[in-house]
Amino acid sequence: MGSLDKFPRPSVTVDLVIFTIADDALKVLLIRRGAEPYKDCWALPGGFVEIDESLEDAAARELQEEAGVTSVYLEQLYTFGDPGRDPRGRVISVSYFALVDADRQRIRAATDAIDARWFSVFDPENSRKLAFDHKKILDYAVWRLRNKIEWTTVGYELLPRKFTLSELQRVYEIILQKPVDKRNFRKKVLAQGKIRELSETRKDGAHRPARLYSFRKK
Amino acid sequence: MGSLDKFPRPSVTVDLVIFTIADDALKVLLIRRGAEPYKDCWALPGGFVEIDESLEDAAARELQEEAGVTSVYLEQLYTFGDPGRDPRGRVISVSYFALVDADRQRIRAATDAIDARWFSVFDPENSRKLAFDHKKILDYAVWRLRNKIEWTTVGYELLPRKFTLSELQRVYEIILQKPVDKRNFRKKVLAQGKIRELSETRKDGAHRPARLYSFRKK
DNA sequence: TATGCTTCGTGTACTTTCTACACTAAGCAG
DNA sequence: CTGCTTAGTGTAGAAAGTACACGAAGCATA
Repeated sequence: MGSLDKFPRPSVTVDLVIFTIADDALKVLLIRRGAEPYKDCWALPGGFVEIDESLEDAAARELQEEAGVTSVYLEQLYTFGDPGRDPRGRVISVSYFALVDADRQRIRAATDAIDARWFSVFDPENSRKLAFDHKKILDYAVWRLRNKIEWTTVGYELLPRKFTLSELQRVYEIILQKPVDKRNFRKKVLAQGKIRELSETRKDGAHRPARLYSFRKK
Repeated sequence: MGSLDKFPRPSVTVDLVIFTIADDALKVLLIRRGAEPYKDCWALPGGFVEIDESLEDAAARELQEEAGVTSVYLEQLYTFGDPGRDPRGRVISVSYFALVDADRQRIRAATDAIDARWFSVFDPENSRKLAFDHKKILDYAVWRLRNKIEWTTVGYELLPRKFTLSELQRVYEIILQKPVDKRNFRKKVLAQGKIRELSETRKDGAHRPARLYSFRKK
């Protein structure tokens, strides 16, 4: 491998912005750092890329280890590599964002003794400083998510397999932080042809039952 | 820096997809590799990230070294890091794409004894195999460029400071590989308000002179 | 100086998409 | 049976996008 040895190598990590919807809000999973630097600060989950695993595999592995979820929507975001972003040395971070649906959002219990919590993204209370440049990464991820749901159908990834149109609309309103017109919304998503009407309805105990839909895969 | 040492580190490179318009075609700059692996194959210009320079700086430096241009449009594309993409070992590549305008597209002469050439992107003749996974990177860059010019104004980055609307239209046609309606195109770009009509015209020697425009910075 | 050639530059009618907006239907509780 | 709450539906106007043809300007040359 001769020629590669001429260059000092940076460390490479993956960092994950894991979103979910809960309590009528967009949430991101953060873990509290147990060691320096930024000890006791909240940070995005992440870790070093193993020498023989792909970046995507590393991201999926961290997702499993830190959030206890598997096979969810996962997409590479951006690579942050300014010297000085980590006081320990040169660390380049390949960031990913993941969407976890309401069904699986149980955080892996604190078996790893990691202190993990979902934080509301838009709660000004939570614009506390994150470790490293993670605030920048999070902001970028939110920007990307907002764009994405306007042009694609990733919104469904945040809902259980069966959902009502009102629930889907609420997801859009939460992410975009603005009200959405009910009739136009339904017209638009149905026209996309990506969701299938089911014969079941959801009776949430009160009022008129809502028809259930499911995402039409592929 | 203790804790970083526990993990073997990959090498990190930046690879550049440098586009320009020349000879009525979209071109990409490739360099012929002088060493193994892929000796004598054509490859995207790129190189290792120095331990104390940012990724963007590394990309700008390579752009200067290999294409001899500076201060052009430069944007991070995607990070490719599959194990095995480089036979020498684990190499993670952060790819960038750059747009070089017609004014500056002189390739730095072969002072570095590098053999560099512009290749037509859509010429099937040139779908020869590139080194490493560079074909994949190039394809992704083309896809991104096509999306980008439809929603933004980066098209101007490929033209000299003063240009005619016909020239701009031709850039779009070349990139999208389809004809564009003249009147609708003019309506659209003028409505964007990003270009300013100049008082000069271009007399290319024959026929009716065309009005010149320039890009309205910021 | 008239004719032909080539590129420049412009407007309108039609279609599609987006936006705003209000009432009836279904089920439950009392 | 009445009242409350959420589900579900259509239409008219505005805006954006698409298709399409001809006169104007300059040059060449007969």
